[in-house]
Amino acid sequence: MEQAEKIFSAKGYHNVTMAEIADASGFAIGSLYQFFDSKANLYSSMILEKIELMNAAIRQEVKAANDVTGKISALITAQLEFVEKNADFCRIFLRGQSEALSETMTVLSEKLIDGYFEHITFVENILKAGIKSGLLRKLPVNDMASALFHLTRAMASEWLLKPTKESLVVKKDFILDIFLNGVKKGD
Amino acid sequence: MEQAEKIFSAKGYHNVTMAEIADASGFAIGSLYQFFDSKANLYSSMILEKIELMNAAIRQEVKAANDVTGKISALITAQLEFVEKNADFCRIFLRGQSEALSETMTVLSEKLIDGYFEHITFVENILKAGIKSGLLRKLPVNDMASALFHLTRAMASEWLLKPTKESLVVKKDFILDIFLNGVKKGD
Amino acid sequence: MEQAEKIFSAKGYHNVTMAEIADASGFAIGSLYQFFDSKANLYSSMILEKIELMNAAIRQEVKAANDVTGKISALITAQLEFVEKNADFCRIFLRGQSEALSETMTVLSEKLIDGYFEHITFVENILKAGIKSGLLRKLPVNDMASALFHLTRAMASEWLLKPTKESLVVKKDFILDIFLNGVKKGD
Amino acid sequence: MEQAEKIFSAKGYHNVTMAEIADASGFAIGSLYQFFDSKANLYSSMILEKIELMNAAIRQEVKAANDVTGKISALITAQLEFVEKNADFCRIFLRGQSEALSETMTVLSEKLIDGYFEHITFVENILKAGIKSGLLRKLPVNDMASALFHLTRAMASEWLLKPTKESLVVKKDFILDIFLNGVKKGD
DNA sequence: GATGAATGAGCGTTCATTCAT
DNA sequence: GATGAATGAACGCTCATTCAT
Repeated sequence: MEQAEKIFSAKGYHNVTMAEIADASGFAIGSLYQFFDSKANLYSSMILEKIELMNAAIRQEVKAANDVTGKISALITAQLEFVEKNADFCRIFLRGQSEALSETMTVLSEKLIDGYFEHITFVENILKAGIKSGLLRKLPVNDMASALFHLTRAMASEWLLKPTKESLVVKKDFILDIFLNGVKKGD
Repeated sequence: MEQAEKIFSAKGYHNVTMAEIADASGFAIGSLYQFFDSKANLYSSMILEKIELMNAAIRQEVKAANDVTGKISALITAQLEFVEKNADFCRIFLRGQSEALSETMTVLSEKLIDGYFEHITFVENILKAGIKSGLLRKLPVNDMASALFHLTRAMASEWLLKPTKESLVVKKDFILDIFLNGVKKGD
Repeated sequence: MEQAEKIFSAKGYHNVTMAEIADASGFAIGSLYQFFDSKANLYSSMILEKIELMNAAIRQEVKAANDVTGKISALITAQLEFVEKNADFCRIFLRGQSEALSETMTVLSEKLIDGYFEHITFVENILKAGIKSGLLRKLPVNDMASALFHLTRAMASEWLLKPTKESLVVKKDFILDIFLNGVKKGD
Repeated sequence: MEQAEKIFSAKGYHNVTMAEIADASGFAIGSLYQFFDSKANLYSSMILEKIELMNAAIRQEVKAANDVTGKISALITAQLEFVEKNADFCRIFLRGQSEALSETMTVLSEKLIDGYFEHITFVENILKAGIKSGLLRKLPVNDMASALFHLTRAMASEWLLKPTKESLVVKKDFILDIFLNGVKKGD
């Protein structure tokens, strides 16, 4: 019942009441509690499910690519596409990923962080292959992975912040270019 | 009075009560309301003040540098230093920048976004000089600025998330390298 | 379906949910409402039925006795036996007889009180016969009946409160002795 | 603050809302929570305080009496007087002493039972003196104490149940008589 | 008839804010 | 000005009851 997503996205966890979610989703308050143990649990479930979707999409697109450059390109594209299609949801992460402290929320926090590290590891493996193949310099893969992820995130954030008609995915080439070649003018 | 910072950092806006802030700060609850209109206002003031400090530090360090590379380097260093010295505070932004929606909080959100764009503009100007001087490629400065900012942010986030003894500032060279040269090997 | 009895006995009216009763009894919630109008009605029915059983047992045992002393003795024994066999149920009355106020519960309260007075009247009649026969002093029969009932209740309460292996019925002689002879040492 | 007493007496713990207590007592809901941790705590405190008052009254009156008969008489009188003066409160115990299960309520239950045993011990000591002095028969003091207490309780219950203009204290002589002499006629 | 998912009124509790001292 | 006790609106959650299947 991820109408909740819209509301949470728009107002933030603490500014949304179960009554609002119930109204918006067409369910009764009590029904919400049949599906989820608590408000925190509803929120966590929604976040985690969405993240899982994103990861699945990314893995699939990356798998379809053949060489390292293609995989990196697919990685960026998949991430941008997800943000574009789930703009409201992603705005939650501009506002704040979690708001922790309850037992459930701590679990969410940890899962989010674990998921983040898992994703970084996934990126690292692509980059390692790139180093082995001679495409990439021998830099610390962890930092490289982090850089690539946040470079993509940078463009996504910018796009989420500024009301723009232009598709986010067009930024792919820029990200790829800057990641691979840096900004320095060739010698 | 910015004992509040510690508490907000540790627990998040909604999980902190005015009573806690009063206790920790040594003031009476009533007194807090003499300085700040509301809890939201207290929170906003604290955030904004801190951000202002960061901006001032950055501007000063950048001013001291002579050439474009030096200015970019100073920019990165200043940002990393601030995060290192204000780790708790910065963790707020991992958790969630604002939690919006009250009148006051909307104002904070807007100021934060304005501040962000202002900062990006500041970075753009450095980069423009870099292009003019022939150091940098002719890429869209807005995207470049955003990339640089988030690349730095990437290393900072990683450092905030992982418990590490190593100083954050040492990442400066990596950021500078990757930003200027990209990750691609040779020509 | 007086599995409900066990649960109510153990947890008290307000701390038991219809779902629990349904689970324990093997019926569906909906079915419970086919037999009983409401939770209060289910509770009342259970209590009243049990009380009726006790009264029937008492009347039967008393009837079987021939003389007044025998009848009083049978009265005490029957009451003690019921408590011993229905310890859990009787603990309800230690915890609280009813929890009144809903329409249905008021009815229960009244029936309980009526039943109590009826029982007292029943005892009174035995005692009246005792007075007539010259066995008992001419004291107000109502007070005497009340005294006898509560004396028995006293021993039962004590036994319910204290975990004891010893049978409750053995207290019969003591009750009879003290009721008939008092505690004062012979003249 | 023990306006709460009236309401709890009249309606039972679970049928009273904090809002009602707040209204009746003239305090705001929030204020109630400044004095008491929870509804259960408010209820417990009220009960315990009142019981303490009763015990104090009993002990004082008994102390003032010189011989055993006088002490027993004082005991009965004090108990009856308390019931008469606190009829509403005592009706709680007709309805049900506690309604257990929450942590706080379990504590109340235990304190109530402890208090009961303590009271019985107090009575036992008086009766022991009576045995030693030759006034009383050598019966188990625990049972005797229980009998005396519940005999008094019997008259009190009757009085609480039946709307009567007559003072409850007049029952003292009957209780004393029946307790000391039993109901059996002559030798 | 039997079922149990759906319902939503109602509760205990919190906490930002006020204001008498 | 400084204080913190008092306030009460607002929330998350429960559970008796209903009703479509």
